[in-house]
Amino acid sequence: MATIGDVARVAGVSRSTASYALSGKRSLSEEVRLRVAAAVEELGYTPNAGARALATSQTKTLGLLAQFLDDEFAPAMMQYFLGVSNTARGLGYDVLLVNEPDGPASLRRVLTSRMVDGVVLLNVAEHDTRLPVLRSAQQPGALVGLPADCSGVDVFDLDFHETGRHMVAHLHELGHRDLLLVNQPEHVLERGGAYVWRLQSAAEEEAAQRGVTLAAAFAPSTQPDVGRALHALLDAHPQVTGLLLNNEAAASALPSVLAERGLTSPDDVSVVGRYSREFARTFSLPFSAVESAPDQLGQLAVRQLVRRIEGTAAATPHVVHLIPPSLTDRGSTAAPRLPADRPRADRPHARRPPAGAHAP
Amino acid sequence: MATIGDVARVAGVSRSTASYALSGKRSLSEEVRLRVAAAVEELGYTPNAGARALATSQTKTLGLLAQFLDDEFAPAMMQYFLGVSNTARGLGYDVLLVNEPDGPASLRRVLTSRMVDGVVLLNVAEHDTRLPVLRSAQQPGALVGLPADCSGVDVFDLDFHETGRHMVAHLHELGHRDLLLVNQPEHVLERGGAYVWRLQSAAEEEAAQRGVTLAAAFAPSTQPDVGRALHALLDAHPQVTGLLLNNEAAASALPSVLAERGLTSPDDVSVVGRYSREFARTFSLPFSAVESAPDQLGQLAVRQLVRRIEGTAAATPHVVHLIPPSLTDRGSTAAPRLPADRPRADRPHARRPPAGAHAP
DNA sequence: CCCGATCGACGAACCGGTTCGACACGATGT
DNA sequence: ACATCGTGTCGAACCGGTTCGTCGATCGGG
Repeated sequence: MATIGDVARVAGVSRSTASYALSGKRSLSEEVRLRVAAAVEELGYTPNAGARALATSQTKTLGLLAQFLDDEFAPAMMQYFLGVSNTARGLGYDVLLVNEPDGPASLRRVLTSRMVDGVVLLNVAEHDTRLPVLRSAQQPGALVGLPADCSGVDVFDLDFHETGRHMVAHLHELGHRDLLLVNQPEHVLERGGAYVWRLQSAAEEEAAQRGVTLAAAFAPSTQPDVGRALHALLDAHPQVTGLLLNNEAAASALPSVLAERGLTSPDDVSVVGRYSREFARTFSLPFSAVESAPDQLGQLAVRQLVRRIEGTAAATPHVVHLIPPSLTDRGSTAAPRLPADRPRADRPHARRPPAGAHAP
Repeated sequence: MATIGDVARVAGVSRSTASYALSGKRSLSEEVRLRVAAAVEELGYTPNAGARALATSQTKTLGLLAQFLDDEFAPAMMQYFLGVSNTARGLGYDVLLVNEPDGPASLRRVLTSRMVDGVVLLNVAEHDTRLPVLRSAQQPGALVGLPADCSGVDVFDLDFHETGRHMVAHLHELGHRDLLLVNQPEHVLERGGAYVWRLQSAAEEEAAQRGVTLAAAFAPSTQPDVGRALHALLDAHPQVTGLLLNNEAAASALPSVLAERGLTSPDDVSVVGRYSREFARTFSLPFSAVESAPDQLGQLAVRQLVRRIEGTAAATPHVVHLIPPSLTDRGSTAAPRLPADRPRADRPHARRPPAGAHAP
């Protein structure tokens, strides 16, 4: 494997000259520059990443800290990976994928061994145990997910407060007065997924202000449990005309649940979810939803992280960037049917399977 | 940040002694060993990865080369990531995630810059353009996916030939005589996903031997197109009683397609798929399926790769390991209904939606 | 014509580890 | 008492880059 010494020898210059020819950090004659370039070409030279890291204290690598939890709905995570990875590569950085159960320990390891110039933390919890480690490190970090204490880090997340308000406002303005919010399972909240609570409390606040009834419930994040839970919830709240989903698994289970109950959306029930465009596409989810924008969040996090690493934003105050909710309309919301509404003939997709078709 | 020089000074020994104390490669007195350990503890020392890589020519990092293609069904990829990442970490290796559109170029980059000790290639095509790059590299590579030419690399894949035969045999033995195989979209095959063809030709061979009629068709890998395609296929092949799915998207769309047509499985149609346990769990897929074992494949690939890196298997001939198909029975296959079969009362889960409930 | 500025190339030191060879010291054998 | 051996430690070189200080050559100006 060719080293810069080999390049220098072939080009007939010193190692330092070869280095300067490649980096362009000092002026040198056109002739030497070309000789070095030719030698590089001839030998197929590529700088040794370890040696460069040692000399420059820069690895051009970012750490991507995912944590997979048992009840996680894994498919949603992939989008964050891609957003981070693609953006990083575009800025000249590679990505070290770290997903160990022991988050703080693995974070400490990659930081102190200087394998990475900075880290992106995914799935950040309210009191994330990785944060103290990150704060005491030399390298900067960007979070995807809003923790209680944002000091010393850059934070990016969907604005779940506004999302909750927006969902309620949207349905209220269409005329709905009885809403049901389907949350992530309770242990997601216990584990620090405060976004569940933020969305719910904002929704409740907005509902109270508008005089709307809002029930909220946890639902499992695994199939087929979540389907059963949805049936139970719909049984328990027969008057509900508007559904808010803050649970990807529930969103992907709802179409068949509705079909089993002989309901269609938006005719019988209006539904608004919270998931990504890509997620909707993959599972053909027909519900209007607040875009959770994983690719955008990953991109924002990496951009800011790189700005800090490269000193452009070194002294800048840390940012907490909550992207405003934007509702992608897929036609699953409409004015509620009037209490005495008779079945309409003008609904092309309406199907009326026999009552009681769903499991008890 | 503490270096080994700091540790040596605090412990009152030379740098080399400190190094030996940590690596244990030479014997030294218990007393010195303890003094060094204390200094490490006191300073919170962690070796600098770049320096170590430079000195030892080992990075303790594996490259994970994914390629995401537009029409890829992304959720299935995650399981490979996890299998590779978890196994690697267990063996003391980190994972560099590389997913650039230009596979050969990025592979060359990570190999020649010595960022990794070896690579795992996912999603390997019949004539994968990354293979020549890998063969001319110093570092070993392990593939997940069977290419035309396996020389110089270790290969792991599901045995798609046996899988095709097994699926047909299974349905034939239950009494089915008219089968339909739903493939990945045609461009997956064109792009080099020869496993599609391997499964199909084996299935056809087996079908011919057993005197079974087998139709095969491509289907899209995106929703909702695949649902429409399934409807069209079922319309075109009304006599089919057994369905073989080699397309994850089709598998996840089939339950609602069947529901829309008022069919149930296995009463009206027997279905056997090819996807992972985890995939089935996430999407609550009720079909018996040949386990595609992404986690196992990732694990096998990494284990073999590490064996080669560490010299344990340096001179060993390269392996081509095709894991035999294993059918996970989820109860979606049974004897076909006889042509003049009357509705049976002894089927506990049978539901009989009104005929003609499905869209035209 | 000589001096000083400028340009271009070089040598050496350094980043932080690992490892080989040498050496000092105490224990053992004769 | 002395040669021998083994054990524990150290110094120095090396991995492959980057970068600072320096120096010689060239050119322009006084």
